[in-house]
Amino acid sequence: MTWSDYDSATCSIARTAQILGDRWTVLVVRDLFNGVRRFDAIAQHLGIARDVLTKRLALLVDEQLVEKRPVTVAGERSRHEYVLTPAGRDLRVVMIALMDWGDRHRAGDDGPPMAVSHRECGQPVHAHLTCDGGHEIVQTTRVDLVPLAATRRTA
Amino acid sequence: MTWSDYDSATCSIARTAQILGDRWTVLVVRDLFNGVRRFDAIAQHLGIARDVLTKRLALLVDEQLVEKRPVTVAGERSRHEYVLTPAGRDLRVVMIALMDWGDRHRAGDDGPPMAVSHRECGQPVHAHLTCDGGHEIVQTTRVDLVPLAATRRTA
DNA sequence: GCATCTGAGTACGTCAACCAAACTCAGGAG
DNA sequence: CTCCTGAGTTTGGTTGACGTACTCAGATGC
Repeated sequence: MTWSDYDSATCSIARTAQILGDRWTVLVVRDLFNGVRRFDAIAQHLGIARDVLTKRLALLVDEQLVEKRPVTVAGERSRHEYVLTPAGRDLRVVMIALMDWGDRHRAGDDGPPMAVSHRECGQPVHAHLTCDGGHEIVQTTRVDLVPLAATRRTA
Repeated sequence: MTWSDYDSATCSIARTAQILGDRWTVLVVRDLFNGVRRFDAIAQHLGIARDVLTKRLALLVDEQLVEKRPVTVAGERSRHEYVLTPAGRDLRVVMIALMDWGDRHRAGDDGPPMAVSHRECGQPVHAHLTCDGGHEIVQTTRVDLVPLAATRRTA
């Protein structure tokens, strides 16, 4: 029984990609992480078409990565803002892994444009792999794929 | 100077999303990680339209994440296979971060469908964040965004 | 009271991307 | 000499993205 015998969709990578697998969605989530909360602010910053942003935000709300909540500032009319839910914030590892890869392989001559730093100690933050045995998993470390649930392909 | 003053595209997340920000591309890379190397095998496993797969593979080769190499097995006619380059293999952290998120938030009643385990000790492998000061960055840990290069938005 | 402004979308026409299925082409096999 | 298979390419229809214009509701100004 090889990997090919498994249904491609029955895979957590596929399920996550189903949601994030779109250039705009990733960027919307990134901006939400960075505190951009209002529709127009996101639209302007990303340069995304407004109807597409509407759809992407609706999808993220639907998938419970984002919460749309009304905001009423005194003296201003009520609006709403978009905030990451805990599940959305849990994508931080993914975001930083994407950023690390871009830093390593797509940084221009200027080097990485930004860094993320731990507020307490100021040191840069990176994503990496370890196993539960406490070993660091580097590029050359071999890993295996282990089937867990009944994920046989039905076809 | 806030995050919004930075050009959205001048960001390693945006640059990486430019390549991976597509449902199929992520799945193609996943299958390549899992040893599926031939065009038809990928096409069948993913259920992707063949012309789309052609384009995706061309893009990955173009971006130097994948190498297309001819293979000649004795007694068989020559074909080619697609293999990840070092840059492509460096996406392992991203893939496992995606998988971890799916496991935590999109696993069905059966639980996670698969696990990745360290070959040497058999323990499961996960992606996580640490800072260079050696601190573990968990969900509640606060981090800051630090601009590095000259990334002012020109507009 | 009426016109204006702004934030947050919706509507619309065009143009590219996706999809499935059919077609091509080359090298072995029978 | 024909069939089969791997690896695409072509084709035609449908969906989605893009940009622009329009809408609507509530505060603001006169």
